[in-house]
Amino acid sequence: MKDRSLKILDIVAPSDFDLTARIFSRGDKQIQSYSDGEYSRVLRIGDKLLLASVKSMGTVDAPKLLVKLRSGTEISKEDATAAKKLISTIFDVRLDLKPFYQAVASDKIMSKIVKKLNGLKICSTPTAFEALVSSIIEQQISLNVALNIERKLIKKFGEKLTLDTGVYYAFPTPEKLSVGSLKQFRACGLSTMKVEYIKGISKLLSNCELDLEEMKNMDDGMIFKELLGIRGVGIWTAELTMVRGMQKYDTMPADDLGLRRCIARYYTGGKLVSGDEARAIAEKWKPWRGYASFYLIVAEMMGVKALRKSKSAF
DNA sequence: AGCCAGGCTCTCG
DNA sequence: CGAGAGCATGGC
Repeated sequence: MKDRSLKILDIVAPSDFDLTARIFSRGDKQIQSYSDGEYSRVLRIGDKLLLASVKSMGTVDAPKLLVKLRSGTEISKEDATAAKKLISTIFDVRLDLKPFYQAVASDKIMSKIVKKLNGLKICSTPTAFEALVSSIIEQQISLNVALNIERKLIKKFGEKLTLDTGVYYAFPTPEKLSVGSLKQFRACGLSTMKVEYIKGISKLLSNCELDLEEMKNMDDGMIFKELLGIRGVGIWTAELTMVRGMQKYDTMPADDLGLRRCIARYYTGGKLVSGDEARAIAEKWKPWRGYASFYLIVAEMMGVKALRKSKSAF
């Protein structure tokens, strides 16, 4: 069968697929996108590529997903099972948000936000490698520029899947990136320094000198330390990789300018906080600091109003 | 035009 | 150690 459909039913409620996938609504159709209620991207199963399209068939309290798989070649049952696993990872269907909501119940500001964003999950990348490479690309430059560069990189180095509806690109493998030329990378808009970082990490992975998937099993502190040891990875990049690519949801990129601005908006009446001040405010979100941070960013994006400071006691 | 943007490394004192 | 330079592109 070149086409297969499957359902994902074992999803822990609450889970709002449309709210969660909205983050991809300005994405590239050939890479990863969400429009008209449908998410799609290429999945790599072994050395085979599949285009997966995902739609919600359920509700926030009774979530169900319908996944359609398409490929140029035969899709086996095993392929479908592997694809289901990847989609379940991307949307983190097994994660129970209720403990997070309970943990922030005493924080009035965060309580209001989680009520507005009930069922919102953090999307993970299928591999930690993808999160790490993306985070390096996003260092320092504005997000739009970074996303542009990332798109070019994926189209230049990512394997192509050609279907009757068009051409789609998988995220590049470490093997492919490890042998890219400086010229190819520079054409994507990367700085020479970032090229070295990305090639270096890709070589470590393709030579099996580093296993980011295995690293997920270590405790948070250990992972952080290991990531920091990699050239090109600082505190910000390590934290972002952990929360976006390793499901480490107590980790937050506290030095992140965008996050600090969100914290300022909701917690300090607009006065920009330092990374350390952000960390101090985040103490009360333990062990969900990453999730709380993500909710703040989405709340800001969606225009959730900051709570009015209560009137003075006088 | 020039500065800054969801940082990191390297160098120098 | 702490401070400063340099880096890529694009928006203002």
